[in-house]
Order: sequence, then C-alpha cells, then structure tokens
Amino acid sequence: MLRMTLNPRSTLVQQVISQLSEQIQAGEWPVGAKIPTEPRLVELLGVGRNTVREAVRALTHAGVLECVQGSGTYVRSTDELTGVVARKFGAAEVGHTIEVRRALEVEAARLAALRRTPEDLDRLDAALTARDAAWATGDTDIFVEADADLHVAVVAAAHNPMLAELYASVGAAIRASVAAAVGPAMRAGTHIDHGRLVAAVRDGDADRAAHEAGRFLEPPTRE
Amino acid sequence: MLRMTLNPRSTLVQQVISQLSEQIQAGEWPVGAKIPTEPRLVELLGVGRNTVREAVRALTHAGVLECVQGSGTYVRSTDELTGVVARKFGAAEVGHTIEVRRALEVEAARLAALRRTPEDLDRLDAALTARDAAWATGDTDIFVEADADLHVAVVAAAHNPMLAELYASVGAAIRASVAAAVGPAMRAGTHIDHGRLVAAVRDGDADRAAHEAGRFLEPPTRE
DNA sequence: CAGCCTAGAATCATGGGACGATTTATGGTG
DNA sequence: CACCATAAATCGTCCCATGATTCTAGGCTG
Repeated sequence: MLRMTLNPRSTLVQQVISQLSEQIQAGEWPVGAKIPTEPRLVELLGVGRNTVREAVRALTHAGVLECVQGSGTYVRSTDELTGVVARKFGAAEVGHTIEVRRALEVEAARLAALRRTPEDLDRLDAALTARDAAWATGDTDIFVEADADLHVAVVAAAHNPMLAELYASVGAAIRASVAAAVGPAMRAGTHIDHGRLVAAVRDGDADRAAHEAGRFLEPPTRE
Repeated sequence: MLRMTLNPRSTLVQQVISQLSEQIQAGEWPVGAKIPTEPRLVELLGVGRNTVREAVRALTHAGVLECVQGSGTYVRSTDELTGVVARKFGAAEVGHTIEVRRALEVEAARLAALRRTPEDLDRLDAALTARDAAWATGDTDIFVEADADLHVAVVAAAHNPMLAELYASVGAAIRASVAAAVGPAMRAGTHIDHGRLVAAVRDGDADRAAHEAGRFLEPPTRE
C-alpha cells in the first residue's frame, strides 16, 4: 500500500481525492475504464472504506467518476470543469452559449494570429481541408464535427491553456444540451469562408483574424 | 423530517446534494453561515450519517461548503463554478487569465451596447462616478474594487447570465491567486478613459464599445 | 447444440456505532 | 481581570452489517 506520507497538510479524504485525480490525469485509468473496487482501493491506499467512498463521491459529483451499483466505478472525464459547466449551464439558452463561444473564439483568433507556430498552421490547413471534404460529403454530423475541429485548432493556436479549457467546456455543454437543434443552424451559416480566418492567422493579422472569427456566429441584433 | 418523495430518479446522496444546494442557493444559509451539524442533518433529512457525510463532502470538494473539525460546516460560496475555476486555474499564468478576461469583457461590451436598459445606464454612470471618486482618493485597494465594479456592471448590462457567471469566476480566480501583483499593473493602465466605453454602450455602438473594452487590457504583443 | 433463465457472486448504497482529533465554551485560580 | 485546565461540541476516520443492483456462470429446455 502506498502511504501518503507527504503533504500532511489536509484531511485524508482530500489526499485520496488528489491521489485519484492525479492517477486519472496521468492516464493510469483512461476514460471509460473501471477503477479498482472499493475494498481494493481501501487496501491500495491504506485508508478506511468511508474515506474512499467520500473521495469517490466527491469526484462523482464533480463529473470525473461514475458509479454503477453492481458493476463498478468508471472514469467519465478527466476534467471536472466540463461537468460543472454542463450542470450549471445545461439549461442555459442556446443564444447565450453562442455568445460565450463567440467571445472566446474571437479572442482566440486574435491570439492565434500573434502566436501561431508552423505546426499550428499545418494543423489549421489540415483541419480546413478536412472541413471542406466533410462539406462535400453532405453529411451534417460529419461536417459539424470537422467544423468543430477547425475551431478547436484555432483556439489551440492561441497557446492559452485556460482559454482552451474554457472553450472545450463550453463546447461540450452546448453539444450535450442541444446538439440536434444547433446542427442545422450551424450548417446554414456554413457558406462563410473559413479560409479567410486561417489566412488572417497565417498573416499574423490579429484584428482581421478576430473580425473573421466573429463573422461565423452572427452578431446579435437588438432585441 | 422532510422526506424526498419526489425525484426517485437518482441515489439518496444525490438527492441530499440537490437538497442542500437548493437551500444554499435559496439563501436559507447565507455565505459564511454555519449549516446544521451532521446529527442534525441526519434527523432533518431522514437519512443516515454516511449519506449526509458523502453529500457534504461532495459539496466541500466543489467549493460550496467548508468543514472545520471541532467547529462546524460553513457555507463558503453559493456557486461551485468559481471553486472549480479557482482550483483549476489557480496556478495559471496571469497573462493567460488576463486574456480570458479580455475575451469576455469585449464581447460583453458589444452585447451591452445592444441590450443595455435605462437601469443599466444608471448603474454604469454610478459605477463610473464611483470609480473616478476612488481614483481621486489615491487608495489602490479602493480604486481596484471600484474599477472591478464598473467592469461587472458592463458585463451585467450584456444580459447574458452565462457570460456573467464565467466572468465572475475568472475574476475571482485571478483575485485569489495574484491580487497583489495585478493591482499596480491595473493602476498603471488606469489613465485610459472608461467614460468612452460607457458612452459607446449608451450610444448602442457595439463595435466602438468592443474596441474601447479591448483597450483596457493591453493586447498582447508577439512573443 | 443454441438460446433462455435462474442462482450465485460481485459491487455499490445505505445505515449504524465507536473512537480520535480539533475547536470552542466553561469555569476555576492567581 | 487574565490565564489556564477541563469539558463539551463537532468533524474525521474506521469498522461492520444489510439491502439493491448488475454481472456471470451454469443448468434447463427446446
């Protein structure tokens, strides 16, 4: 049993939570995998069963784990931000979610224009090509996914992990709640040429990149 | 004891978590207040102590509650997003946090210009006046707070609760981690006239409002 | 032999009790 | 009044027992 000798700073449960989080973060138990059973964790961590249960329950509420009675406990996500955002904004209006996405994407495009590396440009080109190919297939699902990939690539090129994680969480929230309703809408605005955004990023023109990014999500009109 | 007859959808612990969250959200136990002791909650909710403890632990990990051994359990925040953001981005670089703030503020300014009500304008004027007054005092702490109030007012005028909550969470994260370090920096950029932002919002000029909002946080230069 | 169905095992959910650790309140003593 | 020791209150950890649910293996039936 690997005792937690270091960091006597906090309670045992907190230490167990940290330990489990780190092992999940490290990929020891990938998403979808089953973590050891409660009695097994008890002997692995050298703590009582209640302690294990409280830690598991905390991570379950955070969206990281999922317990299935009679089966086991599984890893649902490596990131608890997504779960919280989904729980908090799951019932949010689609329009509000779109506006938040727009806020993040515009700033991301501006930063991407300033910081993109050659690797970023390669990835952007690949995503743009894949998006065009997906468009050609006429399959809405495939296209929506390819479109999302391109936007994710833009955000990644901004080299701001905080921005990227927030964007991913918001994206997951919108997808979880109203994927079907948004699909057609996104498709309608599809004729906008994403190539101009990529070109602006390549040129390092921050203002133009931001402007192009903002065009994808229709600026709201006065109510 | 108020049995939870409705919503037999999930586990007991989840129901207790929801129950506690709702009562906290409803203001029954304000922030800083002590919630009933574990034995008291047991008889109030009609569940076992382990169930209560697991629910409390989940909310503790989420940043909503805080347990102090020997004293009691207290309400730390009504919003778990802030806690998660702080835990996840507490060690983030200040520059990255600023960029996220900028993203949210610029879009908020744009939306505020389109949606502001007369009440919003009154609040903006008041915040602007208070900010100028705070500036005149020369007290950095007071000024920083007044400055933050103005920006919060702008975000509130956007009438997008999701945007507002994200902004508040990010703001709390930056304040918790490096309040001291940011204070002087904000003060340095202070000479920028916030009155022009408020004026743009009043005029309903979205592009100008967005541009003015973006000026406060220096656009990053190429690395 | 294939398919279904039941009995058992495995696993999590809940409840209860006990003791230690820490904080707070209480009361005594100088 | 100030200080300190004791007691009470409260959370932290652990253990055990039982119920509910899911999975699995084996047998039964056609």
